[in-house]
Amino acid sequence: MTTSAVQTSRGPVTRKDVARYAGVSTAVVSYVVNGGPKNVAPGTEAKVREAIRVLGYRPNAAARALKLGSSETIGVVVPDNTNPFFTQLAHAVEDAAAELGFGMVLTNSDGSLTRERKNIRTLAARQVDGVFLASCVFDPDVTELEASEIPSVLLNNAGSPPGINSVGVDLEAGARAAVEHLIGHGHTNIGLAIGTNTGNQLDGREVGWLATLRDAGLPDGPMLHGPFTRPGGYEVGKRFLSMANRPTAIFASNDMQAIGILRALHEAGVRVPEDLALVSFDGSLDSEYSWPALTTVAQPVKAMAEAAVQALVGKGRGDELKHQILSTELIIRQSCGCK
Amino acid sequence: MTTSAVQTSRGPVTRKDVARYAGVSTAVVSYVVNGGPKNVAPGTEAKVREAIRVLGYRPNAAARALKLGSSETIGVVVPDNTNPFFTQLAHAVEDAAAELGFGMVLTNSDGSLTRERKNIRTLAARQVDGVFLASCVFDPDVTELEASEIPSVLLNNAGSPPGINSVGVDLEAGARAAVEHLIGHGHTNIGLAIGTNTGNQLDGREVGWLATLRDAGLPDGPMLHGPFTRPGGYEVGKRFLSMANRPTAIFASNDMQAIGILRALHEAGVRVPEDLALVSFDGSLDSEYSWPALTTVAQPVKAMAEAAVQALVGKGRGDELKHQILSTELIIRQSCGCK
DNA sequence: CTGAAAGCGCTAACAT
DNA sequence: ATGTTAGCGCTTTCAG
Repeated sequence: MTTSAVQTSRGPVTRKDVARYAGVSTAVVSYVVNGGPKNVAPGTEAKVREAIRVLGYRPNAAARALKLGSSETIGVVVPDNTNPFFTQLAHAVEDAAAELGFGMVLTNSDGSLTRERKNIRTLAARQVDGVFLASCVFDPDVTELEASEIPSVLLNNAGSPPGINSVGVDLEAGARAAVEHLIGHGHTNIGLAIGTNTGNQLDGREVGWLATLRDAGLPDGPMLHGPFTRPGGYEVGKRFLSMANRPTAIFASNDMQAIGILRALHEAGVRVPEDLALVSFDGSLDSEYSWPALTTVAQPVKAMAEAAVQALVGKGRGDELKHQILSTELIIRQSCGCK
Repeated sequence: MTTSAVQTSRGPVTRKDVARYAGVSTAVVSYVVNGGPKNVAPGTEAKVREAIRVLGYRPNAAARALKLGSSETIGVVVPDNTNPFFTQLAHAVEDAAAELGFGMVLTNSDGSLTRERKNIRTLAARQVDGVFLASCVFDPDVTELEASEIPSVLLNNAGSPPGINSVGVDLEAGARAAVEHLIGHGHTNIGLAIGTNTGNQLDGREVGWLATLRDAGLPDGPMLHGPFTRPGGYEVGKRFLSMANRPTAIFASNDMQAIGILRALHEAGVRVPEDLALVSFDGSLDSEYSWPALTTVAQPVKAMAEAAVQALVGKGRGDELKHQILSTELIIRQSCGCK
């Protein structure tokens, strides 16, 4: 029994080993591995491939990144990956990036601006080719990003922040659709559950909610602030319930809050939608499996991810800044009173 | 007004630029940045730090990784990041890794073995210092990992797979706790909802469920297979409902299935826990906000992540293989009939 | 305490 | 079609 010449033993296999084994130069190995920039004779290519297979060669991405100045990776910063909306967004980004041969590294800032900045710095050091920032706040500190000189896009932002690409959703229109639907069910006292992290900018959902109410000649409903989380929604829900002028319908500005509100309602024995109707925002998977299933304003997660990836590493990149606003879609389920 | 000598313009700032600006050698810059391996005079250090600040220097992680043969990163492969259990696990890994100065890159295999393998390969190329594999299957193809020669640990695995570290949870004991609790509520016909992806190995939850029933002198309950997802649970739930000998309690082997089952139950007007009790497995956040809240066997996500990170890059690494089995905790809420 | 320099693995321009 | 080689930015040994 002949021992094969393979030396799996001594450290990792480099391109040099492959070259030696195949009896060619290192350049040829590169050409084969990268499919260019030069052509290689079929016979030679076969030899190289065989060597790669036998030796178990794996290109070293760090070396490649160093040489190329690009890691073929994009970084993503989300405030909270416990929120299925961001999870799904990240997943969509991963897919869209993979399509173009890019990897993704995902970081969480857990709602902390400090962490957000730190994550951006770490990503920059990692030579990512771009970063997507879904910030905790509406007007994030973009200076860190600008300083890093790496292309970036603000995800989940509907403004037109200066100096940076953005893709977001028409929050105001989405809110209008939700509130109009509720009005269509005959509600006249419609509350709003909204986030605490609005920064200086006004949340489009608040604007849309209020405008729709006024356009319909209805009084402003009660508005409550809370974190965009299940517990946050739970607290908000209890506070709505204890109001003297309790609303008969609530527009929750994200699914997590809505799910928290639902819990508060269930615990109090308030029936949804009979006693109190609910429409939420995001269209995450969770909204489909709550009880009752949530009527929700769905964000086009896939389209957002694709637009962002295109803006960063697609063909049109490097052009002037783009601010893309995508539209939402009202998904009718049971929590609003339909069916 | 003097223009500063800073040249933010021409490409990224390298360590050489910093050295020149500070009037020292590149080695000294390294010493300062890395806090070693040599000491630097305080005055010199100050100059270097100033240069770094002024120039906006950021170390190039790719170069560092190339030189060191380590990217100070660990890779994680999960089957489905839509499942909050994995999301939370990944988050815990991110935290535990950050603690030791490691970054994390998360990849999804979407339940596909092919993707799983591809992800492992990609991670290996990225020079990650270790990979955590939460596989889609119980006995994953570890050859890919072994071939890559990068240290790895199987997460979420309760066996003692040869040639690889593992950390998992005592599924059987967890299942026993769940089923015993149900028996304590007087149930005698207890069904099991379990996954489809058990591979060759028997799922400990099935073993525990069956053993507990038999130990109590109860007949084997009905068992149904379905994907570990909400829709999977929904289907399973409908099938349970249509059974001639419908169980009065179900042990669902993960939270997602339980949530799907809950939907099926609600739609059919079956009350939980009055008409049918439910206990699930995982203890993810979602289980707390379903209606009713799920009594669930919680996995110690944080401890698992820490154990895994320690096994990979902690001080004891490189020692012989470790197979760690952690224990679960039954969290009592409402779906079982308590309170 | 500081500096010079080798070399990590890879790519691609330039030679043959 | 294939080979040679410089150099990406960094770390660290070895010399001063």
